[in-house]
Amino acid sequence: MYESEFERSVFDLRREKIAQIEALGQPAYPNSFAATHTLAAIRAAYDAVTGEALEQTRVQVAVAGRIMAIRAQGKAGFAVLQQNGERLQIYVRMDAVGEQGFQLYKLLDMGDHIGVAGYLFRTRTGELTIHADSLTFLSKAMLPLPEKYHGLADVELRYRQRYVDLFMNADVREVFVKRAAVLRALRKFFDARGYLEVETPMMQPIAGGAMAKPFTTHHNALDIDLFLRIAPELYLKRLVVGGLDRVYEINRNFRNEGISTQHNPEFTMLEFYQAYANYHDLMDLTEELVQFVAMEVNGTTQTTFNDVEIDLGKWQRFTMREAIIEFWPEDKFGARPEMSDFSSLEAMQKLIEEVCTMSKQIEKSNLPQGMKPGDHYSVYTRSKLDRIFWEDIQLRIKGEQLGKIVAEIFEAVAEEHLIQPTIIYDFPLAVSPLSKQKPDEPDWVERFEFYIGGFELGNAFSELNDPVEQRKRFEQQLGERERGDAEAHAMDEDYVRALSFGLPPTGGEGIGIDRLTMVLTGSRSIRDVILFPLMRPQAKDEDIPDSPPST
RNA sequence: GGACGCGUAGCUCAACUGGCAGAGCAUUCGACUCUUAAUCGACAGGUUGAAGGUUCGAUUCCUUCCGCGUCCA
Repeated sequence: MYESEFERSVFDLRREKIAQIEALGQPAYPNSFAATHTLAAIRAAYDAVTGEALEQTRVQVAVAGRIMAIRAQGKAGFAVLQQNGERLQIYVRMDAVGEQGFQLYKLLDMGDHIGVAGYLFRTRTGELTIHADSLTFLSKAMLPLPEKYHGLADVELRYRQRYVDLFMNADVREVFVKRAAVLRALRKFFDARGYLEVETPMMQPIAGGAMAKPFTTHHNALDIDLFLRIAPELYLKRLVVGGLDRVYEINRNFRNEGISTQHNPEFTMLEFYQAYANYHDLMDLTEELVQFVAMEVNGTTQTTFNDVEIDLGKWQRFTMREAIIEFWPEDKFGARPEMSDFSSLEAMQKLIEEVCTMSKQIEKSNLPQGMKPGDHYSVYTRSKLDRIFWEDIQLRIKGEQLGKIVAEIFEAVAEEHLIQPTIIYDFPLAVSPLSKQKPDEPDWVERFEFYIGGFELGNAFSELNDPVEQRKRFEQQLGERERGDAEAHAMDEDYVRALSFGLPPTGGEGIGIDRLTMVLTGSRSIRDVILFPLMRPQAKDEDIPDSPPST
């Protein structure tokens, strides 16, 4: 448990202090404290009250809190209490709390919890303060707190010891208060529109509803392997078959993938389904939803992310093909593609060949004299990455479905530019095994994703409800799986059976709650909006032993 | 998984081009009855992430490993 000999010796010293506190007649770990006010209530009621007014009324209060600063001055002293993110100063004088009370004050450390009874006044500098009549010891901090001015800054320590991070850093606390507000706002939004909140299995015999690798676990009594869900989608649509026309679920998904600023292996997803709606209805609903949540949480649709001002009230929409054309960098890749280039493998191949030729040239011309090995942000490295991407595409295009290639090109060309709220719609059929085809373009489906801050926040589509077509799609996915795509969708016979009882035309959508919270709180990393992000366990070098019990 | 960067006292950070490992906060002791990053005085606190190598000498240079971060996959 201890990080060092130093910590162990502090711990031992504080045990001695506890013994001394008990000798003063105070229990070391009392069961409760009867406070009359929270610190927040005092601040709200008296922040605006003058010192003269306080002197006349002599408001008596009893509060509890953690000591975040303590300044002794001979036979008097101050301390700053913190409770639920609010702070209030106390003033302790020996002539007010008595000799025993002051003995206790001198045994207090930063981080200790105490109760204080006294009356409110203002100091010479005007700070609202409790003039203590009595102190009650509540609990001791046995380990030293981080540096009081800079707080806990080391990100690794902050994630590993979130309990310290939370009481040391007020803005961290604020993020998680807002996260709770996001969840509240979402429930308010859907409840008001007649959606039923449901919970579906997190442990599933078939991990479906998304293209991702699952975690595996085992149920002993049934002796079966189960998967932690990668999405609730197929269960929620079963519910719509069952007549729950509007459902939503907010819960954890698990994907066995790498970790990044935008990926945590477990993350919170909102999914909702609405009978008789299609993806156009959901586009409108999405814009409304994001604006509503922003107003509920921040009171404004403006937010700052990565130093960029984002207005969550202003949306743009492109089809995937339009977005590729719109964000195509002519200086790097040559002439923009045309709509017709996306409709045949031959046209696509020709386009890619041209880009390959051009990116090879650019890479050569950028090979600069000043290039250093560590300079991986250089123009050269950038163009090298482009070249590798396009050559890989060129190699694979013959054996690949055109739609998959288009989706990859979209991600490479457009995604990073989608900072302001943007809906990208009409996806290739090849990457959308659960979406309904566009009536006039059967290679494309009625699906959209929305992007804010340069990454994907949500994914929605008109749900495929034809069981025959769905079985065909699953079988195609099995083919992909056999060709080595571990993320291809699995066959789910029972889901096909459910569709066979009739799923009404339905629109469904999933929104990443962690990412939405990132945008609303300006957090650059998903780990900053998850209380306990997954960390590699630390290999413990030899433990520092406890001290032998004192006799 | 790859590239790059970081790792020094409990915390926040220094230490030139390889030359005696330091400061502030916290801790311990002492002074101080309106301080607020309180102040003043004294003490203590280190296997410089780990192991190996180069060198008269390594926090610094090299190799491997561990952890974290950023970007990429």
